[in-house]
Amino acid sequence: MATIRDVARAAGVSIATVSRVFNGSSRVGEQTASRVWTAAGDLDYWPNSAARSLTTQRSHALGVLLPDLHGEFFSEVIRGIDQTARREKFQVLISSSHADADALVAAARSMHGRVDGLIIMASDTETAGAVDRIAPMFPVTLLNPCQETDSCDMVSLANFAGAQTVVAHLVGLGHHRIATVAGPEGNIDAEERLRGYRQALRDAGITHEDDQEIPGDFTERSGHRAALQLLSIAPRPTAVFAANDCMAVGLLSALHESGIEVPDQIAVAGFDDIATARYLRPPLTTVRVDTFKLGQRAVQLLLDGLENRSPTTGQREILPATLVVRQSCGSTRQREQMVL
Amino acid sequence: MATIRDVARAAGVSIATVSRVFNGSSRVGEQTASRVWTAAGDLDYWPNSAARSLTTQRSHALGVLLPDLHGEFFSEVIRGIDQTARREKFQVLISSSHADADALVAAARSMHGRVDGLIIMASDTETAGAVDRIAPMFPVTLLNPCQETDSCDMVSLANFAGAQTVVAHLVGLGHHRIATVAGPEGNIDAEERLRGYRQALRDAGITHEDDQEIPGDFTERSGHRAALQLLSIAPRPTAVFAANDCMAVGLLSALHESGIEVPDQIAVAGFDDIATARYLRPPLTTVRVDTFKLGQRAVQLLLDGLENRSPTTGQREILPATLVVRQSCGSTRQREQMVL
DNA sequence: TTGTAAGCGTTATCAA
DNA sequence: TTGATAACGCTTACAA
Repeated sequence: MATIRDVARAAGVSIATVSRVFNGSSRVGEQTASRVWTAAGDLDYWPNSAARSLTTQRSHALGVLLPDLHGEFFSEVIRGIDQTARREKFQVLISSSHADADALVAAARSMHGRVDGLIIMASDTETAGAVDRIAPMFPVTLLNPCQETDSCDMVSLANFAGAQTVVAHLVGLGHHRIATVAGPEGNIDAEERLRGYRQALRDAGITHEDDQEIPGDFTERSGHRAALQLLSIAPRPTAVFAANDCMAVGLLSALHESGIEVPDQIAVAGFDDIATARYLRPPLTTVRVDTFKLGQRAVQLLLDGLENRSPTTGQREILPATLVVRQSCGSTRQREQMVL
Repeated sequence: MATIRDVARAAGVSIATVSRVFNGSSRVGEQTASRVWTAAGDLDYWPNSAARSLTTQRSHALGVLLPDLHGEFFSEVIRGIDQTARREKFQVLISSSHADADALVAAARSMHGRVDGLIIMASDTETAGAVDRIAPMFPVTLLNPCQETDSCDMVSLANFAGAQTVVAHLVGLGHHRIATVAGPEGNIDAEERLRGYRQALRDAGITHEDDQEIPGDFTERSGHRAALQLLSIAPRPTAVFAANDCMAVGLLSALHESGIEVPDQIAVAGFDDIATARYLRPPLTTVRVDTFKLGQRAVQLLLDGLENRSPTTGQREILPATLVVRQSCGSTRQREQMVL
């Protein structure tokens, strides 16, 4: 590809002038500029980003470190990040599946010179310490962080409050024996949702039983498997809160296979409000969180910091979770008529 | 952050030596190397990628241009790309939602100096020409291309064959009146699947009726809406092929709302085999395509080209589609007992 | 085995 | 309004 030197030669100007034209400097003659533009057009020239980054010490790119890319959740986060970044003329470098803290730090380090800042989602508590090693090297914004830090801004979802709300909703419908299918251990979202579940029970004066907390890993499959365990609890719970919608999908499927009617014999609630939630049978009562916005806010917070247009750093932002009532939990009347 | 010069000074060596150590050159003394490592460790040094790219003319990064990031399909493609790239020590720069061909070319251009090659998915026929303008500037691998080009390798899914297979399956079950819910116009996947549908009908000697091709846009919502139109066709189709699983989800939901039993009154088939497909009610007969592998092969093809380890260029690879029979299309017996 | 120095393609600081 | 020229941080001949 042509370099700035080729263009300068073709246009009969110095490389400084070409640079000025491409950076929209006003201090350049009109005809000179147009000569440069045509020369550049003819040669199909475009500035080399690496060279530009080197001199300006700015890359106009941001890195995204994620634990995983599986499923709708990450997909939406990335979409929010990409769209917001592109609006701000920033490019996006992604990297996922870091085995441990060291790998995470290595991934961050390898982006040195390529990105102006980092958005990190380190949900697993194991990788928690990594952030403290990364933050000194880059401006960082944390997504759904599992620990408080002053070294960077963070934005998260109201996992605790959302879970609390939906379980309170179940309580409100008259349920007392409420089970949950939990997410993977060590995952902060999962843990917060479990905490919210427990809190809601406590608030209702219900003692929480260990056997009512069924393990899961956020997959449909684990939700499906959880049904067996759920049905073996005696006395059988009248409601179950799945820590995410995917598991609720598996759960609904397995309950149907077992001939259990939802919500007539058991109420089911989820979390996330994925696109298919409203089309399930029955349509799923769940908690809506704006995952797209999570990515969007992360970018905005990071760029605010970069451009020094933010008032302070160490901000903590929590995006709201709202209860979406559909039919999978039934009504109070249904609860009363429930065949136990 | 510390530079190579700082490390050199701290270790009492020249910058060339530091560079050699970091690049694993064998021509460096053992104790010298360890002095460099400790100095680098103390200063928390890591090479600046921009500078490195500039001198080596290689970035060890690849760009990914996608039309969209919405949904499981893209999410899986990216996962395949990311995972394969990381194994090959390449970084991934993503960029999506390009309005038109010019925007696509601009996005590619803006990656100059940042990436060694590009993976492009330009499903919309409108952006087709863009690839010919990009290919001269970068090594390119095309995903699901809508046009043949010799200028780059391409890998795609067997959309046509897959659709043909699943519709033939419906024919085999005894269906004659088979409708389809199509994907968005201009989308190559959608068009290929529609073509496969038509071919299967033709192969079976069934004249295809225009009103049996219901428009959709790959969303659950459009599938839900399509049900209305489907049920208004007279005589009513006994089977329907949704061009993707998301639309099948909406379709199943709407049919249930209308009191239509699946597969007793109408058979439903989808395409993609998304994670929830097997947990739907009834479990969805669909076509499985390996979207993860699509991304994976794209990276491998691109890197093969870059490292000159590929035999030829202009390769055309098509990943197979396999029929996954579940319960949403019923059996021949069910077909025979169908209440029409 | 190690060091010196010339680039890589830009931007930015001077002068003119 | 323009043009030389020195960085930017690194790799890599070439010398020692």
